[in-house]
Amino acid sequence: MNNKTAARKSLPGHSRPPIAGTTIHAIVEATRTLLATQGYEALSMREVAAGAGITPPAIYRHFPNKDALIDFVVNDTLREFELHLLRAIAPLPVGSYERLLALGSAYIRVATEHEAQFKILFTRIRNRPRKLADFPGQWGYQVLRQCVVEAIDAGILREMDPDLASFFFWSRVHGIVMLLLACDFSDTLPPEIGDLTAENLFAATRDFVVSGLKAGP
Amino acid sequence: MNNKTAARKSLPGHSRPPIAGTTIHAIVEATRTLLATQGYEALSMREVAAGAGITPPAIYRHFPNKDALIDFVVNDTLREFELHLLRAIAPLPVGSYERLLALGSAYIRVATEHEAQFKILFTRIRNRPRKLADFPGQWGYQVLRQCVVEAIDAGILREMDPDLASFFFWSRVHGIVMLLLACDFSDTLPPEIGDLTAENLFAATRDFVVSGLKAGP
DNA sequence: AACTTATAGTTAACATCGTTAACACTCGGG
DNA sequence: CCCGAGTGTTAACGATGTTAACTATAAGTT
Repeated sequence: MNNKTAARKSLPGHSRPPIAGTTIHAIVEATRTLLATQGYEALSMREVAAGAGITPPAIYRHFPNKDALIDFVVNDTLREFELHLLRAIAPLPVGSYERLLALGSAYIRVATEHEAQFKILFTRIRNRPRKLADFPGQWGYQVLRQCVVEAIDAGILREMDPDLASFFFWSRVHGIVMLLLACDFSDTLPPEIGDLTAENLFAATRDFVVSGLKAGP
Repeated sequence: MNNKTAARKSLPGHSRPPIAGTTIHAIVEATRTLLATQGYEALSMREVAAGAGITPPAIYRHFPNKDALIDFVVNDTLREFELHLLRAIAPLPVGSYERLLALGSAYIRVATEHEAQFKILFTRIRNRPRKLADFPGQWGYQVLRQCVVEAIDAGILREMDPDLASFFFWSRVHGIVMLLLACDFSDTLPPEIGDLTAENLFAATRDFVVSGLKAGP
Protein backbone atom coordinates (compact mmCIF):
# COMPACT_ATOMS: atom_id res chain seq x y z
CA MET A 1 0.00 0.00 0.00
CA ASN A 2 2.76 2.41 0.86
CA ASN A 3 4.38 1.77 -2.48
CA LYS A 4 6.83 4.54 -3.30
CA THR A 5 5.77 5.15 -6.86
CA ALA A 6 2.14 5.17 -5.86
CA ALA A 7 3.00 7.77 -3.25
CA ARG A 8 4.84 9.70 -5.93
CA LYS A 9 1.70 9.81 -8.00
CA SER A 10 -0.85 10.60 -5.33
CA LEU A 11 0.67 12.60 -2.52
CA PRO A 12 1.19 16.36 -2.51
CA GLY A 13 4.83 17.35 -2.57
CA HIS A 14 7.39 15.00 -4.02
CA SER A 15 11.02 14.21 -3.75
CA ARG A 16 13.48 14.55 -6.55
CA PRO A 17 12.92 11.94 -9.20
CA PRO A 18 14.93 8.71 -8.97
CA ILE A 19 17.26 9.74 -11.78
CA ALA A 20 18.31 13.36 -12.28
CA GLY A 21 17.01 14.86 -15.52
CA THR A 22 14.24 12.33 -15.86
CA THR A 23 11.46 14.85 -15.48
CA ILE A 24 13.03 17.35 -17.85
CA HIS A 25 13.32 14.63 -20.41
CA ALA A 26 9.68 13.66 -19.93
CA ILE A 27 8.59 17.28 -20.32
CA VAL A 28 10.61 17.76 -23.49
CA GLU A 29 9.41 14.49 -24.93
CA ALA A 30 5.79 15.30 -24.19
CA THR A 31 6.22 18.71 -25.80
CA ARG A 32 7.79 17.18 -28.87
CA THR A 33 5.01 14.65 -29.20
CA LEU A 34 2.24 17.18 -28.76
CA LEU A 35 3.83 19.54 -31.26
CA ALA A 36 4.02 16.76 -33.80
CA THR A 37 0.48 15.50 -33.24
CA GLN A 38 -1.53 18.62 -32.54
CA GLY A 39 0.65 21.49 -33.66
CA TYR A 40 1.81 24.65 -32.02
CA GLU A 41 -1.46 26.47 -31.48
CA ALA A 42 -2.98 23.53 -29.65
CA LEU A 43 -0.02 23.03 -27.33
CA SER A 44 -0.91 23.76 -23.71
CA MET A 45 1.20 23.54 -20.57
CA ARG A 46 -1.49 21.44 -18.96
CA GLU A 47 -1.30 18.85 -21.71
CA VAL A 48 2.47 18.85 -21.58
CA ALA A 49 2.30 18.29 -17.84
CA ALA A 50 -0.19 15.48 -18.25
CA GLY A 51 2.03 13.89 -20.89
CA ALA A 52 5.01 14.11 -18.56
CA GLY A 53 3.07 12.70 -15.61
CA ILE A 54 3.29 15.84 -13.46
CA THR A 55 1.14 18.87 -12.69
CA PRO A 56 1.50 22.08 -14.71
CA PRO A 57 3.34 24.23 -12.17
CA ALA A 58 6.06 21.59 -11.87
CA ILE A 59 7.16 22.46 -15.38
CA TYR A 60 8.19 25.86 -14.09
CA ARG A 61 10.83 24.26 -11.86
CA HIS A 62 12.67 23.34 -15.06
CA PHE A 63 11.71 26.01 -17.61
CA PRO A 64 10.98 29.67 -16.85
CA ASN A 65 7.96 29.76 -19.15
CA LYS A 66 6.28 28.25 -22.17
CA ASP A 67 8.40 30.13 -24.67
CA ALA A 68 11.60 28.88 -23.10
CA LEU A 69 10.32 25.32 -23.19
CA ILE A 70 9.44 25.57 -26.85
CA ASP A 71 12.75 27.25 -27.63
CA PHE A 72 14.55 24.40 -25.96
CA VAL A 73 12.71 21.80 -27.98
CA VAL A 74 13.15 23.63 -31.26
CA ASN A 75 16.84 24.27 -30.60
CA ASP A 76 17.27 20.61 -29.87
CA THR A 77 15.75 19.74 -33.23
CA LEU A 78 18.03 22.25 -34.92
CA ARG A 79 21.04 20.58 -33.36
CA GLU A 80 19.90 17.21 -34.68
CA PHE A 81 19.31 18.88 -38.00
CA GLU A 82 22.97 19.65 -38.52
CA LEU A 83 23.80 16.02 -37.79
CA HIS A 84 21.27 14.91 -40.39
CA LEU A 85 22.95 17.09 -42.96
CA LEU A 86 26.38 15.73 -42.14
CA ARG A 87 25.13 12.17 -42.30
CA ALA A 88 23.48 12.85 -45.65
CA ILE A 89 26.66 14.03 -47.36
CA ALA A 90 29.13 11.70 -45.64
CA PRO A 91 29.02 8.85 -48.20
CA LEU A 92 29.17 11.20 -51.20
CA PRO A 93 32.34 12.49 -52.86
CA VAL A 94 33.69 15.86 -51.73
CA GLY A 95 32.92 18.67 -54.16
CA SER A 96 30.24 16.68 -55.95
CA TYR A 97 26.93 17.97 -57.18
CA GLU A 98 25.33 15.01 -55.42
CA ARG A 99 26.30 16.49 -52.08
CA LEU A 100 24.29 19.60 -52.82
CA LEU A 101 21.30 17.55 -53.85
CA ALA A 102 21.60 15.46 -50.71
CA LEU A 103 21.58 18.59 -48.58
CA GLY A 104 18.42 19.76 -50.26
CA SER A 105 16.73 16.43 -49.71
CA ALA A 106 17.81 16.27 -46.09
CA TYR A 107 16.47 19.77 -45.50
CA ILE A 108 13.16 18.81 -47.01
CA ARG A 109 12.97 15.60 -45.03
CA VAL A 110 13.61 17.22 -41.65
CA ALA A 111 11.36 20.18 -42.39
CA THR A 112 8.40 18.04 -43.33
CA GLU A 113 8.96 15.60 -40.47
CA HIS A 114 9.10 18.40 -37.91
CA GLU A 115 6.59 20.64 -39.60
CA ALA A 116 5.24 22.19 -36.42
CA GLN A 117 8.65 23.04 -35.00
CA PHE A 118 9.69 24.35 -38.37
CA LYS A 119 6.75 26.69 -38.50
CA ILE A 120 7.53 27.98 -35.05
CA LEU A 121 10.77 29.45 -36.33
CA PHE A 122 8.72 31.81 -38.47
CA THR A 123 5.75 32.28 -36.24
CA ARG A 124 7.30 33.73 -33.16
CA ILE A 125 6.97 37.38 -33.86
CA ARG A 126 8.08 38.88 -30.59
CA ASN A 127 11.71 38.35 -31.46
CA ARG A 128 12.93 40.09 -34.57
CA PRO A 129 14.83 37.70 -36.85
CA ARG A 130 17.53 35.85 -34.97
CA LYS A 131 21.11 36.19 -36.12
CA LEU A 132 22.17 33.15 -38.08
CA ALA A 133 24.99 32.62 -35.59
CA ASP A 134 22.45 32.29 -32.77
CA PHE A 135 20.83 29.22 -34.25
CA PRO A 136 22.26 25.97 -32.93
CA GLY A 137 24.66 24.67 -35.52
CA GLN A 138 23.95 27.86 -37.48
CA TRP A 139 20.98 25.97 -38.84
CA GLY A 140 23.35 23.88 -40.91
CA TYR A 141 24.63 26.87 -42.80
CA GLN A 142 28.31 26.05 -42.43
CA VAL A 143 27.74 22.56 -43.75
CA LEU A 144 26.01 23.95 -46.80
CA ARG A 145 28.63 26.62 -47.34
CA GLN A 146 31.42 24.09 -47.14
CA CYS A 147 29.80 21.94 -49.83
CA VAL A 148 29.27 24.96 -52.03
CA VAL A 149 32.90 26.01 -51.71
CA GLU A 150 34.07 22.52 -52.53
CA ALA A 151 31.78 22.30 -55.54
CA ILE A 152 33.10 25.60 -56.86
CA ASP A 153 36.68 24.46 -56.30
CA ALA A 154 35.92 21.22 -58.08
CA GLY A 155 34.61 23.14 -61.07
CA ILE A 156 31.12 21.75 -60.68
CA LEU A 157 29.64 25.17 -59.93
CA ARG A 158 30.77 28.32 -61.64
CA GLU A 159 32.78 30.93 -59.77
CA MET A 160 30.65 32.98 -57.41
CA ASP A 161 30.46 34.30 -53.89
CA PRO A 162 30.01 31.19 -51.76
CA ASP A 163 27.86 32.92 -49.15
CA LEU A 164 25.54 34.37 -51.71
CA ALA A 165 25.34 31.01 -53.46
CA SER A 166 24.63 29.26 -50.17
CA PHE A 167 21.86 31.71 -49.41
CA PHE A 168 20.48 31.06 -52.86
CA PHE A 169 20.45 27.29 -52.43
CA TRP A 170 18.91 27.57 -49.02
CA SER A 171 16.19 30.01 -49.98
CA ARG A 172 15.29 27.86 -52.95
CA VAL A 173 14.69 24.71 -50.93
CA HIS A 174 13.10 26.68 -48.15
CA GLY A 175 10.68 28.34 -50.53
CA ILE A 176 9.49 25.03 -51.92
CA VAL A 177 8.88 23.62 -48.46
CA MET A 178 7.11 26.68 -47.11
CA LEU A 179 4.96 27.16 -50.16
CA LEU A 180 3.74 23.58 -50.03
CA LEU A 181 2.91 23.94 -46.35
CA ALA A 182 0.46 26.70 -47.20
CA CYS A 183 -0.86 25.82 -50.59
CA ASP A 184 -2.02 22.71 -52.42
CA PHE A 185 -1.08 22.72 -56.09
CA SER A 186 -2.66 19.42 -57.00
CA ASP A 187 -5.04 20.82 -59.60
CA THR A 188 -2.46 23.21 -60.95
CA LEU A 189 0.80 21.47 -61.67
CA PRO A 190 1.17 18.89 -64.46
CA PRO A 191 0.44 15.31 -63.33
CA GLU A 192 3.68 13.86 -64.69
CA ILE A 193 5.51 15.25 -61.66
CA GLY A 194 3.84 12.65 -59.54
CA ASP A 195 3.01 13.31 -55.88
CA LEU A 196 3.43 16.99 -55.20
CA THR A 197 5.94 16.51 -52.44
CA ALA A 198 8.69 19.04 -51.83
CA GLU A 199 11.14 16.34 -52.82
CA ASN A 200 9.55 15.82 -56.20
CA LEU A 201 9.24 19.52 -56.93
CA PHE A 202 12.83 20.03 -55.88
CA ALA A 203 13.81 17.42 -58.45
CA ALA A 204 11.47 18.69 -61.15
CA THR A 205 12.86 22.23 -60.99
CA ARG A 206 16.46 21.17 -60.56
CA ASP A 207 17.48 21.74 -64.15
CA PHE A 208 16.11 25.29 -64.09
CA VAL A 209 18.80 26.16 -61.58
CA VAL A 210 21.57 24.18 -63.15
CA SER A 211 21.17 25.35 -66.74
CA GLY A 212 19.38 28.63 -66.22
CA LEU A 213 16.10 29.88 -67.60
CA LYS A 214 17.12 32.11 -70.44
CA ALA A 215 16.43 30.84 -73.93
CA GLY A 216 19.44 29.09 -75.38
CA PRO A 217 21.66 30.96 -77.87
CA MET B 1 -27.67 65.89 -23.22
CA ASN B 2 -29.82 63.36 -24.98
CA ASN B 3 -27.44 63.38 -27.89
CA LYS B 4 -27.93 60.28 -30.01
CA THR B 5 -24.27 59.35 -30.39
CA ALA B 6 -23.72 59.78 -26.68
CA ALA B 7 -26.61 57.43 -26.07
CA ARG B 8 -25.04 55.04 -28.56
CA LYS B 9 -21.88 54.95 -26.52
CA SER B 10 -23.33 54.66 -23.05
CA LEU B 11 -26.59 52.80 -23.09
CA PRO B 12 -26.96 49.03 -23.11
CA GLY B 13 -28.50 47.67 -26.27
CA HIS B 14 -28.10 49.61 -29.47
CA SER B 15 -29.79 50.10 -32.74
CA ARG B 16 -28.30 49.30 -36.06
CA PRO B 17 -25.53 51.72 -36.89
CA PRO B 18 -26.42 54.79 -38.98
CA ILE B 19 -24.85 53.33 -42.10
CA ALA B 20 -25.01 49.63 -42.86
CA GLY B 21 -21.62 47.93 -42.82
CA THR B 22 -20.01 50.64 -40.73
CA THR B 23 -19.34 48.38 -37.77
CA ILE B 24 -17.99 45.56 -39.87
CA HIS B 25 -15.62 47.99 -41.49
CA ALA B 26 -14.49 49.28 -38.10
CA ILE B 27 -13.88 45.74 -36.87
CA VAL B 28 -11.89 44.79 -39.94
CA GLU B 29 -9.89 47.99 -39.82
CA ALA B 30 -9.09 47.54 -36.14
CA THR B 31 -8.00 43.97 -36.81
CA ARG B 32 -5.80 45.04 -39.68
CA THR B 33 -4.17 47.75 -37.59
CA LEU B 34 -3.56 45.50 -34.62
CA LEU B 35 -2.11 42.77 -36.82
CA ALA B 36 0.29 45.25 -38.36
CA THR B 37 1.34 46.84 -35.08
CA GLN B 38 1.37 43.97 -32.62
CA GLY B 39 1.31 40.85 -34.71
CA TYR B 40 -0.86 37.78 -34.74
CA GLU B 41 -0.11 36.29 -31.36
CA ALA B 42 -0.94 39.52 -29.55
CA LEU B 43 -4.26 40.00 -31.32
CA SER B 44 -7.20 39.74 -28.93
CA MET B 45 -10.91 40.08 -29.56
CA ARG B 46 -11.12 42.55 -26.70
CA GLU B 47 -8.57 44.83 -28.30
CA VAL B 48 -10.27 44.55 -31.66
CA ALA B 49 -13.57 45.48 -30.04
CA ALA B 50 -12.00 48.44 -28.28
CA GLY B 51 -10.45 49.60 -31.54
CA ALA B 52 -13.83 49.35 -33.25
CA GLY B 53 -15.63 51.15 -30.44
CA ILE B 54 -17.85 48.23 -29.41
CA THR B 55 -17.82 45.47 -26.82
CA PRO B 56 -16.29 42.06 -27.60
CA PRO B 57 -19.47 40.03 -27.99
CA ALA B 58 -20.74 42.48 -30.61
CA ILE B 59 -18.05 41.18 -32.94
CA TYR B 60 -19.85 37.85 -32.97
CA ARG B 61 -22.87 39.44 -34.63
CA HIS B 62 -20.69 39.91 -37.71
CA PHE B 63 -18.13 37.09 -37.59
CA PRO B 64 -18.72 33.60 -36.21
CA ASN B 65 -15.36 33.52 -34.40
CA LYS B 66 -11.84 34.85 -34.29
CA ASP B 67 -10.58 32.58 -37.03
CA ALA B 68 -13.28 33.73 -39.43
CA LEU B 69 -12.47 37.35 -38.69
CA ILE B 70 -8.79 36.81 -39.39
CA ASP B 71 -9.58 34.80 -42.51
CA PHE B 72 -11.69 37.64 -43.77
CA VAL B 73 -8.93 40.18 -43.24
CA VAL B 74 -6.27 37.99 -44.79
CA ASN B 75 -8.44 37.15 -47.78
CA ASP B 76 -9.06 40.83 -48.28
CA THR B 77 -5.35 41.45 -48.39
CA LEU B 78 -4.95 38.62 -50.87
CA ARG B 79 -7.51 40.23 -53.13
CA GLU B 80 -5.61 43.51 -53.02
CA PHE B 81 -2.47 41.52 -53.67
CA GLU B 82 -3.59 40.46 -57.12
CA LEU B 83 -4.34 44.07 -57.97
CA HIS B 84 -0.85 45.05 -56.87
CA LEU B 85 0.61 42.50 -59.22
CA LEU B 86 -1.48 43.70 -62.13
CA ARG B 87 -0.55 47.30 -61.46
CA ALA B 88 3.13 46.37 -61.28
CA ILE B 89 3.26 44.79 -64.73
CA ALA B 90 0.83 47.11 -66.50
CA PRO B 91 3.38 49.66 -67.77
CA LEU B 92 5.87 47.00 -68.89
CA PRO B 93 5.94 45.31 -72.30
CA VAL B 94 4.11 42.00 -72.68
CA GLY B 95 6.43 39.00 -72.66
CA SER B 96 9.32 40.94 -71.22
CA TYR B 97 11.74 39.76 -68.59
CA GLU B 98 11.05 43.01 -66.75
CA ARG B 99 7.51 41.85 -66.07
CA LEU B 100 8.79 38.81 -64.24
CA LEU B 101 11.13 40.95 -62.19
CA ALA B 102 8.31 43.37 -61.40
CA LEU B 103 6.16 40.50 -60.14
CA GLY B 104 8.95 39.36 -57.85
CA SER B 105 9.40 42.86 -56.49
CA ALA B 106 5.68 43.33 -55.96
CA TYR B 107 5.46 40.02 -54.12
CA ILE B 108 8.29 41.05 -51.87
CA ARG B 109 6.81 44.47 -51.23
CA VAL B 110 3.37 43.20 -50.23
CA ALA B 111 4.77 40.33 -48.18
CA THR B 112 7.02 42.58 -46.14
CA GLU B 113 4.37 45.27 -45.71
CA HIS B 114 1.80 42.76 -44.48
CA GLU B 115 4.24 40.54 -42.67
CA ALA B 116 1.82 39.46 -39.95
CA GLN B 117 -0.95 38.50 -42.35
CA PHE B 118 1.56 36.78 -44.54
CA LYS B 119 2.79 34.66 -41.66
CA ILE B 120 -0.76 33.69 -40.81
CA LEU B 121 -1.07 31.86 -44.11
CA PHE B 122 1.59 29.45 -42.89
CA THR B 123 0.84 29.40 -39.24
CA ARG B 124 -2.72 28.21 -39.16
CA ILE B 125 -2.24 24.55 -38.74
CA ARG B 126 -5.78 23.36 -38.28
CA ASN B 127 -6.50 23.52 -41.97
CA ARG B 128 -4.35 21.35 -44.18
CA PRO B 129 -2.91 23.33 -47.08
CA ARG B 130 -5.62 25.18 -48.95
CA LYS B 131 -6.13 24.46 -52.62
CA LEU B 132 -4.60 27.17 -54.73
CA ALA B 133 -8.00 27.79 -56.30
CA ASP B 134 -9.44 28.60 -52.87
CA PHE B 135 -7.19 31.60 -52.36
CA PRO B 136 -8.79 34.86 -53.46
CA GLY B 137 -7.36 35.70 -56.85
CA GLN B 138 -5.54 32.37 -56.68
CA TRP B 139 -2.90 34.27 -54.74
CA GLY B 140 -1.88 35.97 -57.98
CA TYR B 141 -0.93 32.70 -59.60
CA GLN B 142 -2.76 33.30 -62.86
CA VAL B 143 -1.07 36.65 -63.28
CA LEU B 144 2.32 35.05 -62.82
CA ARG B 145 1.50 32.16 -65.12
CA GLN B 146 0.33 34.51 -67.83
CA CYS B 147 3.59 36.45 -67.72
CA VAL B 148 5.59 33.23 -67.80
CA VAL B 149 3.71 31.97 -70.83
CA GLU B 150 4.20 35.28 -72.62
CA ALA B 151 7.91 35.31 -71.81
CA ILE B 152 8.29 31.80 -73.18
CA ASP B 153 6.37 32.74 -76.32
CA ALA B 154 8.53 35.81 -76.73
CA GLY B 155 11.64 33.65 -76.59
CA ILE B 156 12.86 35.32 -73.40
CA LEU B 157 12.56 32.13 -71.39
CA ARG B 158 13.42 28.75 -72.76
CA GLU B 159 10.71 26.22 -73.51
CA MET B 160 9.32 24.59 -70.40
CA ASP B 161 6.13 23.70 -68.62
CA PRO B 162 4.61 27.05 -67.67
CA ASP B 163 3.04 25.77 -64.47
CA LEU B 164 6.23 24.22 -63.26
CA ALA B 165 8.13 27.36 -64.17
CA SER B 166 5.58 29.52 -62.37
CA PHE B 167 5.90 27.37 -59.28
CA PHE B 168 9.63 27.70 -59.54
CA PHE B 169 9.53 31.52 -59.73
CA TRP B 170 7.07 31.73 -56.92
CA SER B 171 8.91 29.40 -54.58
CA ARG B 172 12.12 31.24 -55.25
CA VAL B 173 10.78 34.65 -54.21
CA HIS B 174 8.79 33.12 -51.41
CA GLY B 175 11.85 31.39 -50.01
CA ILE B 176 13.83 34.59 -49.89
CA VAL B 177 11.07 36.43 -48.07
CA MET B 178 10.38 33.66 -45.56
CA LEU B 179 14.02 32.99 -44.83
CA LEU B 180 14.67 36.64 -44.06
CA LEU B 181 11.66 36.75 -41.76
CA ALA B 182 13.26 34.11 -39.59
CA CYS B 183 16.95 34.69 -39.90
CA ASP B 184 19.31 37.64 -39.93
CA PHE B 185 22.23 37.16 -42.31
CA SER B 186 23.96 40.45 -41.62
CA ASP B 187 27.22 38.93 -40.39
CA THR B 188 27.17 36.23 -43.02
CA LEU B 189 26.59 37.65 -46.47
CA PRO B 190 29.14 39.87 -48.23
CA PRO B 191 28.69 43.60 -47.50
CA GLU B 192 28.63 44.66 -51.14
CA ILE B 193 25.03 43.49 -51.40
CA GLY B 194 23.99 46.44 -49.28
CA ASP B 195 21.01 46.24 -46.96
CA LEU B 196 19.94 42.62 -46.64
CA THR B 197 16.41 43.22 -47.83
CA ALA B 198 14.53 40.60 -49.78
CA GLU B 199 14.57 42.98 -52.72
CA ASN B 200 18.35 43.24 -52.73
CA LEU B 201 18.86 39.52 -52.34
CA PHE B 202 16.38 38.88 -55.09
CA ALA B 203 18.46 41.11 -57.33
CA ALA B 204 21.80 39.71 -56.19
CA THR B 205 20.82 36.12 -56.97
CA ARG B 206 19.00 36.97 -60.19
CA ASP B 207 21.77 35.94 -62.51
CA PHE B 208 22.04 32.53 -60.86
CA VAL B 209 18.57 31.74 -62.15
CA VAL B 210 18.97 33.35 -65.53
CA SER B 211 22.27 31.83 -66.51
CA GLY B 212 22.35 28.76 -64.33
CA LEU B 213 24.87 27.59 -61.79
CA LYS B 214 26.87 24.99 -63.66
CA ALA B 215 30.39 25.89 -64.59
CA GLY B 216 30.54 27.30 -68.09
CA PRO B 217 31.72 25.10 -70.99
C1' DA C 1 -49.94 55.82 -36.18
C1' DA C 2 -49.32 51.71 -33.52
C1' DC C 3 -47.58 47.00 -33.25
C1' DT C 4 -44.18 43.56 -34.47
C1' DT C 5 -39.86 41.77 -35.51
C1' DA C 6 -35.09 41.46 -37.03
C1' DT C 7 -30.80 43.65 -36.04
C1' DA C 8 -27.09 44.90 -33.40
C1' DG C 9 -25.72 46.33 -29.42
C1' DT C 10 -25.10 45.50 -24.05
C1' DT C 11 -23.63 43.05 -19.33
C1' DA C 12 -22.51 38.85 -16.98
C1' DA C 13 -20.56 34.66 -17.00
C1' DC C 14 -17.95 30.28 -18.40
C1' DA C 15 -14.07 27.32 -19.52
C1' DT C 16 -9.45 27.36 -20.59
C1' DC C 17 -4.97 29.22 -20.72
C1' DG C 18 -0.21 30.70 -18.79
C1' DT C 19 1.56 31.65 -14.55
C1' DT C 20 2.36 32.57 -9.43
C1' DA C 21 1.89 31.81 -4.40
C1' DA C 22 1.97 28.95 -0.68
C1' DC C 23 2.84 24.72 0.98
C1' DA C 24 4.88 19.70 1.48
C1' DC C 25 7.62 15.84 0.90
C1' DT C 26 12.25 13.75 0.36
C1' DC C 27 17.00 13.31 -0.15
C1' DG C 28 22.03 14.52 0.72
C1' DG C 29 25.35 16.72 3.67
C1' DG C 30 26.67 19.16 8.05
C1' DC D 1 19.62 14.34 13.54
C1' DC D 2 18.36 18.08 11.50
C1' DC D 3 18.06 21.16 7.71
C1' DG D 4 18.08 23.22 3.43
C1' DA D 5 17.84 22.60 -1.43
C1' DG D 6 15.22 20.47 -4.84
C1' DT D 7 10.94 19.12 -6.77
C1' DG D 8 6.61 18.18 -6.51
C1' DT D 9 1.59 19.54 -5.01
C1' DT D 10 -3.07 22.42 -4.64
C1' DA D 11 -5.33 26.81 -5.07
C1' DA D 12 -5.87 30.81 -7.28
C1' DC D 13 -5.23 35.01 -10.42
C1' DG D 14 -5.80 37.58 -14.60
C1' DA D 15 -6.44 37.32 -19.55
C1' DT D 16 -8.54 35.02 -23.40
C1' DG D 17 -12.32 33.27 -26.78
C1' DT D 18 -16.99 32.58 -26.55
C1' DT D 19 -22.02 32.07 -25.08
C1' DA D 20 -26.39 33.35 -22.71
C1' DA D 21 -29.70 36.52 -21.62
C1' DC D 22 -31.28 40.84 -22.17
C1' DT D 23 -32.46 45.46 -24.61
C1' DA D 24 -32.90 49.34 -27.51
C1' DT D 25 -33.50 50.92 -32.05
C1' DA D 26 -34.95 50.78 -37.17
C1' DA D 27 -37.80 49.04 -40.56
C1' DG D 28 -41.91 46.72 -42.13
C1' DT D 29 -46.91 45.64 -41.65
C1' DT D 30 -51.46 46.53 -40.76
